[in-house]
Amino acid sequence: MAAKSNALNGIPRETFASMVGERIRSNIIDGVLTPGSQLHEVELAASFGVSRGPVREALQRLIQEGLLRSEAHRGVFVPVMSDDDIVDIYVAREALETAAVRRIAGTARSASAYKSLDKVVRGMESAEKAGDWKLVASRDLDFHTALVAAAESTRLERMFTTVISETRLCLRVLTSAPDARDDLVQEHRDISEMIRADDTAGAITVLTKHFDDAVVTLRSRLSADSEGDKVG
Amino acid sequence: MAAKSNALNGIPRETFASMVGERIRSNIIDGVLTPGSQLHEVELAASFGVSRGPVREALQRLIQEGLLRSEAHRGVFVPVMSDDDIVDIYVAREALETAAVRRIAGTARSASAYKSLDKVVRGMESAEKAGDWKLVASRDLDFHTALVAAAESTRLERMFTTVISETRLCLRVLTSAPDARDDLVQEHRDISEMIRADDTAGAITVLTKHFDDAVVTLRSRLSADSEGDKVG
DNA sequence: GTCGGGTATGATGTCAACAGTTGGAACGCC
DNA sequence: GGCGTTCCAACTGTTGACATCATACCCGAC
Repeated sequence: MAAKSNALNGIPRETFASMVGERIRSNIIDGVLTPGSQLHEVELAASFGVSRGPVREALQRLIQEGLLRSEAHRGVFVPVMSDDDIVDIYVAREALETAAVRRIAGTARSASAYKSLDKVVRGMESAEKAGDWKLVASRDLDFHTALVAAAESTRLERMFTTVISETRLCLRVLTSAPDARDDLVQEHRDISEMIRADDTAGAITVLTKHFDDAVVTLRSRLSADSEGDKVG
Repeated sequence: MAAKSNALNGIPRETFASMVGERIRSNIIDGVLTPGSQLHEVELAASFGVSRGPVREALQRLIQEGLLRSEAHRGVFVPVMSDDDIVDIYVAREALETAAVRRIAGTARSASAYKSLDKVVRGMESAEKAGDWKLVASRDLDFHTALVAAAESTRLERMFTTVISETRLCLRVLTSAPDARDDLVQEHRDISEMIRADDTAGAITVLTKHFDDAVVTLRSRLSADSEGDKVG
């Protein structure tokens, strides 16, 4: 059939469901869909120019990823992250990432791991110099993604994909103010170098501290945010 | 209302999709669906007496859990676990469970954790005395499930649910021979007691060793199995 | 006898319509 | 005027049919 110009176009080399899912995920992470808001299947289907089938499938996937919450016969909603959720997300990340470090350091993987991590850290450093805090935050997540990827564990990576999405969801609620923590980039550099030196314990220590700081920052920011303005 | 005796019955308090999913999951774990076999949507739909929609949704969920593998326009299959998969599953479990221990030991959670763990261990011990190795294996998984549950982390638990299912899938391929490792129950007892004593490091050490042993056992069994008889 | 193309088949991917349930609003009763 | 009931509207859950794609088989040419 003739492809519509703007929306999901033409030949489904990738399936409609996956396209829609990716699109919705972006909308959630980018904050187009605010926490607490409901997603209507028919509405989404219409806006994407597809049927409810693929939309439903996409929603199902995102629900299982934790990016959406479903109430039976009610609808699906963008979850509102509580303080407990934030802590929990970072508990999960700590579990996954420290495991990744243990699997990398002292093995044949450490060399290539350092290579990819170093690249990301350099990106962070240049972004920091440019004062582009949004890019720094983005590279931050890239770093941790690269870290887990370097562990070369299918399941570690699969699990991490979901929690990093949730992390993005957390970060999105924050106003894009300049990051309070000026040692953030340095910490990533440290972790990277410790992995190069096969200093497993050191890397894990820094990583753990890194997460603890992040939780503290996030929580204070969140509470300040919820006092300042109310939900739309 | 009157419930139909055997099949998916009556009022959809739970949705058809979730029922079908649970049923299929059981069939996979219990070995009714052998690794490598294909699942046909229409076939399943007919056997459950529902349409393809719910079946599709259920399959989608199980695919994302890693209990099924999907090939585009080909079909969905029960995955055959390779050696690498087994190692990977235990890497993931180690990540999750050591994190759980870290979160339990030395906190207010340790008391109630010990309580539930002790109960499971007692069950293991009595099963061992009775020589019921199948029950021992089942209690084994219960122990680790209880361990993660005691950590009271939604995400840790969510991730663990999928990986423990995969573990069951691994164990299912093994013939139900008596377990070679006679110190298995004792190890669980040790872990339980160490958590009671808030000995985090000790518990993690034993846990890690426990996993390493399991991998070795599984791998040797698997290779012996694949040499012995071929796939049905 | 072997290789290549074309077709047939059976699967998934997608669609539009139907049924059941939930939440709320209007209405009537106490 | 407050409260319970009933009706309505909108949404999800489900269905059966249609479109598309990949594989496998068959037939003809070399």
